[in-house]
Amino acid sequence: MFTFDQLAGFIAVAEELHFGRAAERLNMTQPPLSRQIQKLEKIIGTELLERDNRKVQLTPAGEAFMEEAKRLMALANRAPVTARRIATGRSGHLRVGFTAASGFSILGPLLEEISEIIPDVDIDLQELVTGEQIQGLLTGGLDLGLARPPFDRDVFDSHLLYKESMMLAVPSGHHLADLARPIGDSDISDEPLIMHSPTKATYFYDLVVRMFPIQHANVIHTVSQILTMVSLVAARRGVAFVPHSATLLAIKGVEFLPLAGMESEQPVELHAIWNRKVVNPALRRLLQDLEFRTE
Amino acid sequence: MFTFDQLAGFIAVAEELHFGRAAERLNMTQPPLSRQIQKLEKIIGTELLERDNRKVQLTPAGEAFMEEAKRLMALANRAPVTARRIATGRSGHLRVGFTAASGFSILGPLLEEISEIIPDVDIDLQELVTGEQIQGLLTGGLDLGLARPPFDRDVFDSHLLYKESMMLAVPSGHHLADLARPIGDSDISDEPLIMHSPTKATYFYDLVVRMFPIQHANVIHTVSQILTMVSLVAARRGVAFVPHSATLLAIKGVEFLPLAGMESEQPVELHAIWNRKVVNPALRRLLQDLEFRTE
DNA sequence: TCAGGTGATACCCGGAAGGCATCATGTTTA
DNA sequence: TAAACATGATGCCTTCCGGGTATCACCTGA
Repeated sequence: MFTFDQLAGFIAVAEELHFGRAAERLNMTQPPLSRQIQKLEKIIGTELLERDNRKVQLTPAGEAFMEEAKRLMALANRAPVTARRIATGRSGHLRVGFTAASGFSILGPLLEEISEIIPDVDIDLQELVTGEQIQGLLTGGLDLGLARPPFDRDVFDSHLLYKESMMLAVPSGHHLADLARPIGDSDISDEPLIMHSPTKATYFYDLVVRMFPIQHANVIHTVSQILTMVSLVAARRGVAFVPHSATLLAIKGVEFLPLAGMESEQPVELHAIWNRKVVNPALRRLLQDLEFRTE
Repeated sequence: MFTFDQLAGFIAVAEELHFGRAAERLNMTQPPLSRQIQKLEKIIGTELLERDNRKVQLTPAGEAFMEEAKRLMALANRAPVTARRIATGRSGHLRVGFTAASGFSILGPLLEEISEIIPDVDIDLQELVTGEQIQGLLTGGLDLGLARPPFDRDVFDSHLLYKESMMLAVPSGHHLADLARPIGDSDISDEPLIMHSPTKATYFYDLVVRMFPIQHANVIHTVSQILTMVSLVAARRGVAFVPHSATLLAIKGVEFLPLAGMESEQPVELHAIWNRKVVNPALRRLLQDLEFRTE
């Protein structure tokens, strides 16, 4: 196999059509350059340059080889740059998981911020529930998650992105909408309830049962997605506890009412979480520039 | 700059994910391979492989560099082959000039033969009169010509491709067509003549005036292209001397009559000609395989 | 705790590549 | 026409790079 030095030598001579000047350009003397070319021709197995004592010119094979040589050099020069860009997180891939609810609010602005910090990184977005995100982060199928507690703090590092209050979603014209005050526990003791799934939406389920005295007899639907809840409310099936960001869903026939005791408290949390053993350089760079730290 | 050995080493390790096996594959021992990779990483400026004492795996930068490395190796392996193919005339370019008349007859079969001998060579065809072909062969703009004498035998080598007789082209239903014998000098002494241009079609002009006693008063058109002649004959403007191959032109309203004294003689010659200083390897190979020799 | 496996390091040696001096040859000039 | 010049090739020397052998350092699993 020939060497890059031989290629560079050949290119220089082919461009200068003069061994002396080519050698000067390469910061070397003429004799080793002559031998370099000879050796290259021997390796290739054919004459590349035709030279008499007066002038040098390319053979047809030399012209063809010239193109390949230039392409090789260009590729060889680019390869380390590409590798470094990826190693420093300036290029590459980032796989981000997000919960459906986070898509309403924080996802847009966050992506904008991300693409400012690492513009040449491809972002793969996947809507996944918190459990699936954790699984992905563990197996390496995901680099970053936008998820809700709980998660294993030994394995995952995280950053609190967002806190919000809960609201009560009611059908338009519902009698509770006429009250000029936040909704209290007693107001909903007789309302049909659309509740979160205790298995698939553990976070919201636990949050709601901790904060409100739920009459389980009133629960008429159990769903896992906020969007489904709001749709059911719009269909006048009942009322539902939803995070404040659900108000951003412009669903007709739904009103969102404040809940008593929620004025100051914002119990719904959304975290960015990632495996402490970060291997993706793009993520490393992102975390650094976003100044995410362990909480 | 890194070396091809380093690239090959990196590829082997990246594929085996094991220094020992990779070294074996490369017919070397493990220690120099380790150093090779270290040196490569230093040159690239980033880690390509993550290795502890138990396992080896690619970093994201390493994966990206792997692609580039493979492409480089593939290109490097192909380049000499390409160069050799061109040097031995198995690939490359061949620029062929031909006269319009030769296009009727010999060009098709000749191209077929050429593409059997040098199938991977691109053939550039240009219709040119003999003078232009000679110019092209001198300046290097043309590799091979299909032309008519005379040309400088010191500069050009040639091979007689084709000899043919002259015919008389007459309009359909012309009274000469009724003669059951070859046309003699006296038969055309009163016919309007479409003649070759003495400057642009010297060869035919000289040939015709040498063989027939032309009444210059009868010449009503002077043209340089055979096709034009035949078209004018079809338009009943007069009669014309054309090479036998013109009969291959299926032009309606024209008949071709034999000329007296032409039965055995075939004075119209077409030669393949080329510069004795052949530089194009594809041409060299072609001439060799066609067994063209100096006449 | 020890044996086995794996990558890194130390040291040595041969060959390849570069520099200098010079040659061979063809062209220009006096 | 001969001498000076230009240019690529060759001979010889030295340096340095890269590979081999032996060995180390470290982790893992029995």
